[in-house]
Amino acid sequence: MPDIQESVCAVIHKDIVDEVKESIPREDETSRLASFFKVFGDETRLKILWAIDRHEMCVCDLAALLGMTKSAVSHQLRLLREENLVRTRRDGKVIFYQLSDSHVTQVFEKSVEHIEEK
Amino acid sequence: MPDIQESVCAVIHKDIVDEVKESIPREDETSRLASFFKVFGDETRLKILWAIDRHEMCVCDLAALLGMTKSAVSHQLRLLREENLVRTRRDGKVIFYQLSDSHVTQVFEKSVEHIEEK
DNA sequence: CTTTCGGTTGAACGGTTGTTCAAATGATAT
DNA sequence: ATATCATTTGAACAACCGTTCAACCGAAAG
Repeated sequence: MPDIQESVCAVIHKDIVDEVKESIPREDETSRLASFFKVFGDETRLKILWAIDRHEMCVCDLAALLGMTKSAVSHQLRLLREENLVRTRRDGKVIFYQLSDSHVTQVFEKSVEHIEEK
Repeated sequence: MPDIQESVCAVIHKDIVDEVKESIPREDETSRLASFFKVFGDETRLKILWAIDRHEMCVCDLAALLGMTKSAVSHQLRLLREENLVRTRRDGKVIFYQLSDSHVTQVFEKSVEHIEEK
């Protein structure tokens, strides 16, 4: 008989699965949460967030700080904007970026704690 | 004259760049932080973490819960293991997965706060 | 109005990532 | 010892991601 690998597999502990299924968040909530974290999962964006947490900065200065092109920085800033993590302020020709709220810093702190602990 | 786009661009506010450059974390720290967040930036892994936060679970049950193959789940669990987010316990033939510490939950909470606030 | 220039955008490219499929482990139960 | 079966693994493939390049946009300065 051929060894058929079932695609969804047999449940071993039905009681546990049922119990957990009750409390799992709705699809759109896990989806939004995943997009939120996805933004942090890149070194460039992490550095940008860290930098503008210290001081509001423009694209040119961020590019100089990180040793990247303005274009690359701008592409990343767009993602941060879409995720509502940053807000902007114009002064003459220059646009300054800053964090939109303090949750970002708090999420950072908890994560650093976890990593330090190892 | 041809319009040459310089690759690193002119600094506009040298004082700010220098100040921020002082406090930016070391390369390896941002790197570890990014890998940590990268793990959360996927809906499947997020659901797995959420599930085993409620109750320790085996691969088969997780696969059934999420409607995925055991293989797919196992691949993701490997990433969670590498990031020290989960630990295992064997009972007979079955291996139960559970969260390795409570920081994970705390990071979740802060993020949900940010998202709810919108 | 025209020029300047910081910032944005879109296409294109390598590289990475998540899932599937098939095969292999390896601890347990017989 | 052998068979069973939960779990792991590796290769392959499509989808996605980050950077570069070139062109464009638009507010402000002249």
